[in-house]
Amino acid sequence: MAQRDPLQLDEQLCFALYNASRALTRTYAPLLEPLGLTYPRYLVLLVLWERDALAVRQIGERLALDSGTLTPLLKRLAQQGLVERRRGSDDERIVRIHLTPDGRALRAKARKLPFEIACHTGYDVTSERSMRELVRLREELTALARRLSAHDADEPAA
Amino acid sequence: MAQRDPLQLDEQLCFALYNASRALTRTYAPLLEPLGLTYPRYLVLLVLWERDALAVRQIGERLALDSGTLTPLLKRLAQQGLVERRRGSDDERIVRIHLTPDGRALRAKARKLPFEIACHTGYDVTSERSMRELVRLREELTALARRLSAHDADEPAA
DNA sequence: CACAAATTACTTGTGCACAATCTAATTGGT
DNA sequence: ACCAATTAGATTGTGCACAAGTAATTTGTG
Repeated sequence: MAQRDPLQLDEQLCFALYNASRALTRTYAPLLEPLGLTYPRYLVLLVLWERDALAVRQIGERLALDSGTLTPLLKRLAQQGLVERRRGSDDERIVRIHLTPDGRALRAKARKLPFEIACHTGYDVTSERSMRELVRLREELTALARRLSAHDADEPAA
Repeated sequence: MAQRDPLQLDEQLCFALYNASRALTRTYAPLLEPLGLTYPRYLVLLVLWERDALAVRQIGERLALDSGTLTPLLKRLAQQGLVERRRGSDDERIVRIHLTPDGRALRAKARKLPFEIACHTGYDVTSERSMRELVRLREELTALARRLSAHDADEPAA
């Protein structure tokens, strides 16, 4: 029972989360490589495929990333010819990110990715029970992230 | 029902995981700062507090980090006076990482951390049900990471 | 209108992650 | 004993993350 030390690595949610997240990103890497994408760039495209011509700020809100991360990342996507960066004509501060035809076309190639990944994760796409488990885990993580962000935002004032 | 696109950001386990992991790391940062630690350095100390004088390789196995990440990180920990790096006398290739008295002493200051974090995550340390949920989530993530690593390790051969 | 405050993105600097490569030490087979 | 293969760790280079600070633009207020 000396094992129940809260400072034990295996007791910690943080490490389980950190480790699983990196493991999943590593799984994505070789599948994204043929598309010329890294995992964060893939996330940006997911956002833009849902809604095009977003401001840097809006992409950042969606992914919880600041401009310090996004600016260079978006420049690389632009250099790859997948997006275009255009200053807003109405508000000169805003840079809107537009998908190019190539960027839009890449979506077709990305379609099979979620299923390939599901396979790697060991979730069975044909099993309703397995899919419910996956959804449950996803929702639990989303809720956790929301609680953490809310708490962090409040704390400094309190 | 057009919402059920698998490429929808909110449908993806990967983003939920990636986002929650970064949110938790961000939560740790201000709590670790008074101890002079970053989150990855804290993880290394967790490992060493369990078992001292490990080789770089062993720490790497525990945290799923390679020497490219660990070597500079351990040098910084050494510069902070928290660990010492000693070449093995039997096998000159091995570098064993030893905690200094300062490094060992830091453990006392870290004791309250898991509880402060638990508070931020919204889990109630006094509720048995809440604690069971946390353990369940942790175990699910650990199992997921294991499945991903195993799958990735096999794939190239298959 | 003037002008302080807020907003948007960019820049700079640090510290991970990780692939790829390298060097040195050790091991195993012959 | 010899040498190819293996192993441990360090190095190099790229790409995130994120804090902190800057510059340009817009908004709000007297």
